[in-house]
Amino acid sequence: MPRVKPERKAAREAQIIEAARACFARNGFHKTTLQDIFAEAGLSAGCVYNYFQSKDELMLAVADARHLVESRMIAEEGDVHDPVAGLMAVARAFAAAYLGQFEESRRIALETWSESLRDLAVLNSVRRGLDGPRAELVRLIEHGKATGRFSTDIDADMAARTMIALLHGFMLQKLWDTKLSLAAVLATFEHLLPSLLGYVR
Amino acid sequence: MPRVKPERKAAREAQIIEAARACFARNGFHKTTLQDIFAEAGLSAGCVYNYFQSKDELMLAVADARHLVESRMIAEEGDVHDPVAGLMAVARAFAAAYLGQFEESRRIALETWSESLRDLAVLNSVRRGLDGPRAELVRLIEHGKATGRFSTDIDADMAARTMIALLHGFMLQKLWDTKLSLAAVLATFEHLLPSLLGYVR
Amino acid sequence: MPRVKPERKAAREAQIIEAARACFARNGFHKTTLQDIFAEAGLSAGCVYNYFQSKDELMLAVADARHLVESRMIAEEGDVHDPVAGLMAVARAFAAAYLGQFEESRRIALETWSESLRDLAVLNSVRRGLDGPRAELVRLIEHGKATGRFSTDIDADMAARTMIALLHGFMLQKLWDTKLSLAAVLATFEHLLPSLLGYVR
Amino acid sequence: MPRVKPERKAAREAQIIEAARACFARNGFHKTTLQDIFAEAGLSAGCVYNYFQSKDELMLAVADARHLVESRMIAEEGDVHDPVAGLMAVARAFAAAYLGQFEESRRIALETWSESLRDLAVLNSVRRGLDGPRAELVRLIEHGKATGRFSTDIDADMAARTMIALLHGFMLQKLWDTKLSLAAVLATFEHLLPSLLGYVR
DNA sequence: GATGAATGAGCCTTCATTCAT
DNA sequence: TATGAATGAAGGCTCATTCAT
Repeated sequence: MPRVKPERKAAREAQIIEAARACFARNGFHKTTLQDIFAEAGLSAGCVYNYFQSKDELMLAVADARHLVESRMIAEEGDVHDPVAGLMAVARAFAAAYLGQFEESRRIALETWSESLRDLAVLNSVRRGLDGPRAELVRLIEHGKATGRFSTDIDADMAARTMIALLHGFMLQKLWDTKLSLAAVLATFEHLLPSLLGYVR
Repeated sequence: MPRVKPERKAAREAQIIEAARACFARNGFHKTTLQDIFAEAGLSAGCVYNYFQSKDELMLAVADARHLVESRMIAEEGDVHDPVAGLMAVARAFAAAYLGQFEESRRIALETWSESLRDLAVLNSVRRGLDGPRAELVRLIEHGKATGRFSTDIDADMAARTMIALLHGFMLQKLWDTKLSLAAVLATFEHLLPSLLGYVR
Repeated sequence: MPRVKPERKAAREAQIIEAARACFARNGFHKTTLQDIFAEAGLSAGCVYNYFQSKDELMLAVADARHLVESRMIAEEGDVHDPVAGLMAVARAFAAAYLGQFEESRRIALETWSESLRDLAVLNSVRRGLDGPRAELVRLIEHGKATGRFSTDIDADMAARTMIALLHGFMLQKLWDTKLSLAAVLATFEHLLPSLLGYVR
Repeated sequence: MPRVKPERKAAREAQIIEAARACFARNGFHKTTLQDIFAEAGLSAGCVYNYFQSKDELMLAVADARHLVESRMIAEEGDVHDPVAGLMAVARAFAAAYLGQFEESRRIALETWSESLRDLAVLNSVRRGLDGPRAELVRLIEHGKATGRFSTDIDADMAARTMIALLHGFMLQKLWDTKLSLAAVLATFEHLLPSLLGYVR
């Protein structure tokens, strides 16, 4: 079977994933037909099938792409000396990505979560996509504890989980109610941080 | 089409909704076939169609049923003099319902949320299902503010939204990681409450 | 099985046939559901099934009823001494019944014809419904020939068939084009009659 | 959806229409299942659906194809200097097509007429299919009137309608009674023509 | 590498018919 | 006699996937 030059391959894959992403965001995974994706990508069925072997694989690729972007965001933003500043930088980056004006990223996230209930590969992708950022948050928090910035009573893992829960919960609310203010969410987050991590503002 | 006597009607509807709920929780809305539901309910296709006119209508009925149960939970638990005690009672009830051992309720919730992106009727159901509880939380918080229990600086609506976001966020995490401890979540919630509402423990 | 008192039976049957007629005229035989007919008749499924054993039998009953009415029309109108007057009287009666303002009779006729292609019982009904009137027309024409009113060169059967063909053909045209004038059709018929029967006006 | 190259498209469409025609003639529109048509055409469901998007559309295509053939017949036969000869040529062509040995064309015509009562697209097809030939007949008759061949008292439109009514009426009779002779019908037609158009043989 | 016509299993839904009351 | 809830076979249609070119 025709295999492709690596450079072209990556570009084509990105093109297809982007098309799939747009379609899944628009109509959801199950109501998107592969024909929709072919049309969106401007490619033929056979061509797409040279890169992805099934619809499920496309969903997985979209999920993986999402998690890759998140990892990069964490790596870029979390690299700060002050843990509070680092956590707030990460929070701002995620909030900007997921609570902003354009719904696509939120919808894709929810689609991914929903599919993870049925598709083991997607479930693993979601788990990895969560474990990475959570570990990074834990690392930041432990750093704060070690440097006396945060209380040592704090359970770093639960604190990290709580931050993630807040993000996810507000993503959902923003989906039902577009007017939910990004600024208000960030303010709430900042307000809760001292209590969450055991430090005094 | 045969219309049904009210008494029988309610019972049959409940029977069918319960079957649909079980199937949707097991395989998701889209991977559930109506045949699955007929079998689960022990009824024929035609019989089910006398009560619900489409698969979408079944999803909506499942969502509505869920929100009805939530409303009852709030009404039962939130009716307490002390606002903190009331909020914690509601939190415990929801946590017990959604963060407990059995996944069904969580999976149905996620399924509902996902469908709300495509199905306007489900979206409205979700919105109503959210607005009711949120209003009740706001009422409790405002009561606390009025009685000097909570700081008047607090934005009651955002505080209520934050509690809901925490619940939803942890529901998701419990779906990816069954080991997440209900007790830990409740402890975190209780720990954050003073900061969230502006009171001293 | 419950059989009914003859008097009631006939009334119920007429009620049901009338309902079926209305539904078939409105939506056609195949797009009419028995539930439609139950509703139109204001009767339950079980009740209707006490009088007619199947949907096909209802179609047949409607067809038979139509042909019975036609027979009566012929018997009433054709009983005239002068053959030309008799034929014109029959023509006027049929034209009034089938080319008038209300479509129902035309639609039922076409429905009947269409079903006769598939349903042997309906085919026989149509044939009987045609043979009776045709024989009556032939009788009138032969009477005219015998009394020297019409040319003896005339083929009475073909002449009768031609009259029927004209009626049926114009019924169809009236179905596609409601504006077709009954008067114009009758005038045409009257204009053709001398040539058709071989007499001088 | 895969769109098809024009050359292949026309061939496939013709193949499918022919299969649908055969099935509709055999069992009628409503008793024909799409599976019947797929089998008759030797094609799969999906393939047929690439060319026609619903069963209704197939009926319409069959009707349109019928009317196209009629138009061609008129164009070929009606192009004669002598109006009487032209009208008789058209009559012979139609009689051969619709009153001949093989029932298919008659049955399809009746099926088309019947469906026109419910399906607006088919109704319009029937109307167009009628208006074209009628206009052509009118043109021939007017030509006869203008050249002094026919009486100027004649209503060309009603005369054309009458010819069409005769054809349709005899088509129906041929369906109930296969023995009806094509020759007799043509003789009758020829016999009536002078009276219909106002000329002396 | 890419095309796109073709496949066919399977799903949602309808509706003629039955039968316990 | 009449009711009407229940049945379940069957039909129209979709769409993920394949493969000859």
